Amino acid sequence: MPIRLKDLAMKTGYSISTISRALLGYKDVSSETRQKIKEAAKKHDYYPYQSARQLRAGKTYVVGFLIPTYGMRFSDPFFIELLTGIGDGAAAENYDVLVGTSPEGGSEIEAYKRIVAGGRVDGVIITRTKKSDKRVEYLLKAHIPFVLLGRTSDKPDVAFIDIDSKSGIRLLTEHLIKIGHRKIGFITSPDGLVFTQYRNEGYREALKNSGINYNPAFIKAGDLTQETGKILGLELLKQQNRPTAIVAANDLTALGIYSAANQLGLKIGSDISICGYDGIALAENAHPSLTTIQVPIYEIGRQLFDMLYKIMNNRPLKQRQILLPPQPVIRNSVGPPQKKEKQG
Amino acid sequence: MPIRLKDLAMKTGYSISTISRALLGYKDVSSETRQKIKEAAKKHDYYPYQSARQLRAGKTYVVGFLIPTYGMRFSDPFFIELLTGIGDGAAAENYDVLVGTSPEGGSEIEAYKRIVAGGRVDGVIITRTKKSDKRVEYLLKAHIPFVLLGRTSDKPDVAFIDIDSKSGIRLLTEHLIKIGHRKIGFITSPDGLVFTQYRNEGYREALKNSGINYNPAFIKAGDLTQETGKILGLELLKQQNRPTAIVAANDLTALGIYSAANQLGLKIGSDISICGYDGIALAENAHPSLTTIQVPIYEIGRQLFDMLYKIMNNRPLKQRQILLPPQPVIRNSVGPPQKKEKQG
DNA sequence: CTGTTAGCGCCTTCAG
DNA sequence: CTGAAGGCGCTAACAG
Repeated sequence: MPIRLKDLAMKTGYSISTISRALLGYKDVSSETRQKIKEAAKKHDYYPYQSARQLRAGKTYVVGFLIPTYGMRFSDPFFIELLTGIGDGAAAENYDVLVGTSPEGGSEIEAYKRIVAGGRVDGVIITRTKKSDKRVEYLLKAHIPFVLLGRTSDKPDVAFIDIDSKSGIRLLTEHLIKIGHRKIGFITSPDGLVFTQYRNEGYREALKNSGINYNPAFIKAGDLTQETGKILGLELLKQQNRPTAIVAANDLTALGIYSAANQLGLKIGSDISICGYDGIALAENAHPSLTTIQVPIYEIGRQLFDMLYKIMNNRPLKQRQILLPPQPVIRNSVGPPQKKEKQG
Repeated sequence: MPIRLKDLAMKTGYSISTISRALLGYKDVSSETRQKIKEAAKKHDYYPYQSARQLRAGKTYVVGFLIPTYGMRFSDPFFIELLTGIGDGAAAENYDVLVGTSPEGGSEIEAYKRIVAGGRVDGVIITRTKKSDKRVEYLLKAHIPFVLLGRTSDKPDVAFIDIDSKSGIRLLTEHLIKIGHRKIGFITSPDGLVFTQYRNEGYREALKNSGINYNPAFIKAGDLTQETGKILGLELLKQQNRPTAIVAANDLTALGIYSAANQLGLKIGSDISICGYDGIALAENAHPSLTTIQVPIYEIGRQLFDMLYKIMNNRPLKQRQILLPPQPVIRNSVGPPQKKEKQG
């Protein structure tokens, strides 16, 4: 049985409220008693009972984070890194993180309602924003603080952090063009996601700026998983007139393309160039190491919590909307196209 | 502002307690009123306020799960899959999952105390058990329900699920021996972890049964990360008399060895055979696909929650200790040793 | 400087 | 069948 204020009162002889104030560091309790009380608390491993504190304060000191799972075998390491950042940020302020798994689609909002209307959290962190995001609408209506990883189109004022992924994909694509590629494939992300639009634009812009025609046969829409990256990579690379380079919407997809290329006996970095996006640890350690946009995932996690913390506690926020510049990391997965390939 | 019982009372004209009982399905309220009340509740999106419910019930309906992070760039997809399983299991019973990030070592117990003694959770799920696990000791002392993923040596009665990884590693090693390997390296996991001991034993047993000498130069202790797998893989493979096969303590390490092998120009599956352990999605999609022990991670997550749920609610538990048989999956990352290699 | 008191929202006796 | 009342543990306003 954990110790409660009542128990400390018994043991020290002080009243419950004196104990409470002493532990909270109020100045209207003599330093001597405070000392004694704090010692007793430490000795008996006292930790305030959260449910009571929450009820009293009308706050939970918990933030919610729903993992956007696609089916059971969801395993994008991106989210563990992000979660670690969020968790460490939260721990630093004595907050906890409530993690939910929300099946994409129908019951997703229901999961948010349960968490939010049930008063389980003081704020929410949302990822993989959609163009007009039902979750954002709901959270605005519920007047609960939230921050987004990624923008959302129709609500101009919401707090977010995002990477300028339009520029990111454009930079990668431009790099490929610069080193000689003309036939550049693109495996993009699901249609509803906001960043899909940006990444698509970045790709098209790079082509356009270089006067390369947009070839629909070189574009596939994936679901950000490695498995799909492999399947679509095979589709792209088995074409007669196949691309000499492929840009993927995330690293996991890119690693899927690795498998496809390997399976077809194409040497990555020379026969076929491949770029990803995210900069997960696997990207660096892949062979060859993956060219990608290095997203500081852990730091973004911390910063997301930090913004949310300030919003929840009405602290001033320097910037409500942060758009980070993309950081391309050129590694060995890209190289000039093979001479024997016909360009066009 | 979310709706509370008081609000429903105002709107329907019934008293708070009648509303409460109606929503909880008590039979001592007329079906007509119950109907009306339930409709009103649904219409206004009523969800009981957790803090109050928790305080009243002395329960939180929350389970805790601390991710064992090693430094910031922790990103083993194993844990996302596990977390998804736990989360889905919890959601099915209307429980939530509190995820903490615990820096391994000093403050780890402190993190548990905060969660447990602070009454933030009703139960805890522990992974990566250690030989004599301080966390287990604490949780036993605190009388809070918990389940382990992995065994622990000194407490015979605790509830756990584990894979028989001794047999698992033995089977993989035996397979390698069967197809002709004699020089088999092993990159194991950190010393303190319980499963390290089992996996080491499995490796040694396989060698011993085949009369192969244990060669310390073929053994390295890693930390289960890909990065270390690469580093240690290079160490193993750069030796004059290098192994023709390497068994890794987990898939991530094995993928690190992939990088090492690729870097050295060794063809995986012929020049060098590699085995992992866990069966993460990346293993299947790697190139070549990774031979491993397929651990049903998601299902184990669900089952862990299920066991914990039953313990927390004093339901009968069929089995308190579950030791699953290992399921080897032989894929293309292993093959017979090259003839030109000298065996010995 | 310290103790008494009230109340957060919910559930559950107990009265009626 | 329904309403009133108490109390979970904590904090903060108010007395003394």
